[in-house]
Amino acid sequence: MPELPEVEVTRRELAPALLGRVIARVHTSVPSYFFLTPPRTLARRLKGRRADELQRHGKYLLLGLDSGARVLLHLGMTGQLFMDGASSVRLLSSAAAASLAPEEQMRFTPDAHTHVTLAFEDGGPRMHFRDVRKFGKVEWLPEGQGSPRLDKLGVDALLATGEQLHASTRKRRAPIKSVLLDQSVLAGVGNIYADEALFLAHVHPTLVAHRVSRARCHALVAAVQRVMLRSIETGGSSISDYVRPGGDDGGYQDERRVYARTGEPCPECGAVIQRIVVGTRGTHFCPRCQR
DNA sequence: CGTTACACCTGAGGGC
DNA sequence: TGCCCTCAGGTGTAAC
Repeated sequence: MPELPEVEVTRRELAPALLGRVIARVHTSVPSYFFLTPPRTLARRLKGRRADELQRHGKYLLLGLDSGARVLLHLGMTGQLFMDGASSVRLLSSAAAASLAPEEQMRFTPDAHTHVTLAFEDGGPRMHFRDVRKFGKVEWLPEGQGSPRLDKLGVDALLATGEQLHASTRKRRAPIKSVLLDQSVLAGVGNIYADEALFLAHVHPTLVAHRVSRARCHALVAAVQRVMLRSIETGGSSISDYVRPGGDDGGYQDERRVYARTGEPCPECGAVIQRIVVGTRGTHFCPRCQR
């Protein structure tokens, strides 16, 4: 699920709930390829560390610790990072939830899909990382060590320029949509925002990348940034699994123009939104607006 | 090097 | 109700 906007909303909401706190206990699920660092090793190294910063690169989060080590986090398709009390936010009015003392707030009960739970020395709300499909990732990065995964990333989509996209597309004959999804070109673009940006820029998803003009590349990057900034404002897209760290749903799913709207009328021209497959990904577009 | 196909894993929803 | 199929917001790898 989560693309750049959902990861950024997660970062912004998780940081104030996490930073400055010292980890007292770590609970994990069993080993799986979700754990790039084995769970017991991860738990041992995290214990006693203070969370000092939370950064984002593309769809990755990096939790910086007082020792200088970092934890790499990726939400995959169904990852959820949230704090204790999150379910009460859904069930109670925010006023009622705010009036509860910390020890009265509902505590989440970790299930088989909860792979990491951090408890803190202050006894306050714990942090949970759930991921049903386990496409997400957790990795311990020792002090001073980089990560091949991070090194492969291109410029963050929010910081990219049209010139950079234009340069990256010159030798590519793949569909422009596939290049937008390539994390070594624009880090953070996923299936929803690729479809939405192509629609806003009026570019057909299967257009061969090196045939996209400089002006179209500029329009595409502007469209990517416009939809992502608006999505961040509304809390991201909650289509099936994504929840914010406080337990609320995002709001951008209500503003989608084409993604998962097959058969519905185009919001600009009324033509029927089509679904095709581009590079194995479901792709939604308006056959009249995007040529 | 670029491109494509597929594997990884679980669950929801549709058709019969 | 049950079974079988397709689909899902991502990414790493192998093979051409």
